Amino acid sequence: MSQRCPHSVEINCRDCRMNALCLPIALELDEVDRLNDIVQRGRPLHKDNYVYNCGDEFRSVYAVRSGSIKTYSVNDQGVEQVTGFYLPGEIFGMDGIAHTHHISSAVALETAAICEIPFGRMEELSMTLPSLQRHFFKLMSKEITSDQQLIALLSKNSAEERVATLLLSISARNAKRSLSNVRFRLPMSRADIGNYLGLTVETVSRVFSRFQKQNILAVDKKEIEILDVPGLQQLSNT
Amino acid sequence: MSQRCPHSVEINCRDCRMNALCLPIALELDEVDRLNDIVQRGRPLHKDNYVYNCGDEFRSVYAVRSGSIKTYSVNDQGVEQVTGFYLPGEIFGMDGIAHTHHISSAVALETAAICEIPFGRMEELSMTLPSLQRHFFKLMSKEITSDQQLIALLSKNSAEERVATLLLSISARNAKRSLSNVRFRLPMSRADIGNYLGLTVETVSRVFSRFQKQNILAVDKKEIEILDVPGLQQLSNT
DNA sequence: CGACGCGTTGAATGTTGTCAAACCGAGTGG
DNA sequence: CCACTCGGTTTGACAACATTCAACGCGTCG
Repeated sequence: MSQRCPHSVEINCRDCRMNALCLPIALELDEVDRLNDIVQRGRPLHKDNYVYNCGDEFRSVYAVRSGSIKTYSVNDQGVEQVTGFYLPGEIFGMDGIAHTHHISSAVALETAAICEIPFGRMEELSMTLPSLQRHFFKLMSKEITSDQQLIALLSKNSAEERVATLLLSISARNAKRSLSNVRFRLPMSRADIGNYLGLTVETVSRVFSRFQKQNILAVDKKEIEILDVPGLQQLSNT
Repeated sequence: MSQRCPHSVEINCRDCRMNALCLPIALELDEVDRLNDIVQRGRPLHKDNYVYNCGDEFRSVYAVRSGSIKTYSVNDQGVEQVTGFYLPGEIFGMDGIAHTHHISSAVALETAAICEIPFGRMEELSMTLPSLQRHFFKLMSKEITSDQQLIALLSKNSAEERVATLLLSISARNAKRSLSNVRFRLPMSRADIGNYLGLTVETVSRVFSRFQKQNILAVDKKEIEILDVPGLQQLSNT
């Protein structure tokens, strides 16, 4: 009964296989049910479908149940900046809280199921659930620290170090979800990786090629196998 | 009575000249008093004094009352990354919320007065003051968006664009505090600027020199005069 | 006075970006 | 079935921008 297609709408927070990573992690069972009551689950999104678009009214933050999401913003000159990749169990959309409208866009990199958490109702619930309030403060703080780590990466590290660090990040996040930390499929394109890491597609491609020559990686399109984890950690230099 | 030295300890939120920028902005007068009751004001810090150090137990977030603060983190290799400059009325230290200990350091760039806001008490107060809870969520969200703007800057912009953008940011923040937006003193060193912007000291220095040759800026050590605001905006390219 | 921190400038080097071409697989239509 | 296009990726040659290394100026402080 609780084992369904991961994209299924008919899952609640209590049964969701991501509940050890997602918002419920900080809550008691009865509190999870109260959270579950406000969560909205739409039908799965297909690749390139938007969760929200820059300029949309801000109403909710979102959790990834399955698939993966890319967020990006566009500056005045129309230049896009990918600001994050989100995997199952991760929360996104918190940059909209300070504004009445979204200032970034979120799009599915592949078929994805998303939980929508209406922010106003989450705030109300927080007033009576201290652990939810605290957890949400922590979530936002984590977003800040991960952004600051990306700032340090862009500011101080070479192309190889940036790519190695991203691969290790995805690897670690897969491990948290009980997936392989050495074999996985990158849901995003080379262009997305380059945009996120402040590199051109060509540079990203060259780095992948070099890592293959050094027997650090085996790359087949988007399928990645990390052949030498310590080597990659050394290259990441962080 | 309320007009004292800006570094003075004996100021409350209601009278503080930064209350139109700082936390009180979202609160009613009686709510400001309740906030004021939990705020702790220590004696002024001198240049290079720490507000908190990486590894310290996390207890509070902080507001700048006067002077300026630099935050930075240090990675495993001991490389420092300046993550922000904070001016009067601005809040810092929110990256510690997700952790029990601070993962960055905050240091005074010049003589500075700081308000300490014990986070646990702020959380409690938030449970009864919806506007405070909401405002704090917004503050953290703003920190996220400003970090993401920095990410975009580092990822996509040239040295000249980065320096121009920083100058315009400080200019705009000075204007909010009713100071000149064209003449001001940079509280941080060239090294700090370079570190923050992902550039070497030499590059920062060269950019300042070029801007002077182009009659965009007049620079005398840390004193800056923006001679051509539209020109600088053009150069910032954001 | 000399040492030191900080900032500026110059010359050489190097990593990454730019431009161009080619490849590959998937999908389409003749 | 094959030729075709198209998006995404790879590779090469070259150029550009920022870094590195070095020297020097300037003000402060012991």
